[in-house]
Amino acid sequence: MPKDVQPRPCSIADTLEVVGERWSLLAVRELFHGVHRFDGIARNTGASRDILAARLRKLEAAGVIRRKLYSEHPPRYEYHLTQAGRELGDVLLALAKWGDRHLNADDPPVRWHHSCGELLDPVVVCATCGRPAREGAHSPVGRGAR
Amino acid sequence: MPKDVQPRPCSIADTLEVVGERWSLLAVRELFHGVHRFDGIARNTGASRDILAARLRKLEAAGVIRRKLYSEHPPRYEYHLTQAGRELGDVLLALAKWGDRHLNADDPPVRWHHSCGELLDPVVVCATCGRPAREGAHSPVGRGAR
DNA sequence: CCAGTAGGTTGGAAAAAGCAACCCACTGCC
DNA sequence: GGCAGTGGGTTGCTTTTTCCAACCTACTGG
Repeated sequence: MPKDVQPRPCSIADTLEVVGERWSLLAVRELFHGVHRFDGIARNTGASRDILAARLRKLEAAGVIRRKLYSEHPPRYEYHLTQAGRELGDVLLALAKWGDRHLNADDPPVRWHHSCGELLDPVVVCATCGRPAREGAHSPVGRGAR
Repeated sequence: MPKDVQPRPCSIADTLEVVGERWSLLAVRELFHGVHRFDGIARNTGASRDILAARLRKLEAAGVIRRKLYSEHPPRYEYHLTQAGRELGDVLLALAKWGDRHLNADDPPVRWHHSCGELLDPVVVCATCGRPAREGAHSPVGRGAR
């Protein structure tokens, strides 16, 4: 960081410090797909094993995932999402929807069934009024608004 | 990529190829905040100028932003979001909400007013039934589901 | 004339990523 | 018993990125 700049305080930046490195969100994606073991995550993401090991350590330290021993001698672990990790699902849904619309419009690679019986089409809405969040957002407030 | 692996086809991965590098989403964030010029984006994100220039080129090539000439001699540009870029707002809202909850629970740095009059609390819901998207999602389908 | 603003580019150093190879402790399998 | 295979890494070395400071050009204002 150049010494004279003071970046905007921002939860987006803070979140990206935790999960914004390459492979981190793809590892989380695999946990949502039910792949809980190192080799499977490595295969399905394409991450090299050393980098993946580092990312899993960092996600664990950040409280996004938890290791569970499923074999002693030799110690073997499965990786599971914490509650905080599960809440990253909203980020993944937003990323997936954008890619489905703008990069894979002809053939979305993955869709999810929703409990209502339909294929899930995730939308971000205002919890108060239920209308689309983005179009109605205006006037930022707080120490990061300037 | 190790030669024998075939990563999961996935719009999340594809989207991250476009906007997943460091600083890219923060630059987009600044455009949402109404900061459209190079120096402002550099200051508010903390990105170094060479990297920021490269990121803006890439975002432009990907159709996320558009440059607008506002001065000839010397040529000077403002950066503006395209429609595709505006749709990344949902990703930013999801990232911001996660950070507000898990990293800045005591003092969220930025909130947005919503057109309904309340402070925006963005939630991701199923477009069909209106219920939370994440909890109800199950059974992935498509060539990326395995 | 001089400082400041705007939008970069260049050079060199430091950090991160990538990949193959190795390692250890098992579990079958013949 | 021997030998391959699986799971979960770590090590060593090379290639990419990133970072930062410094520089450059073309104006504008005082």
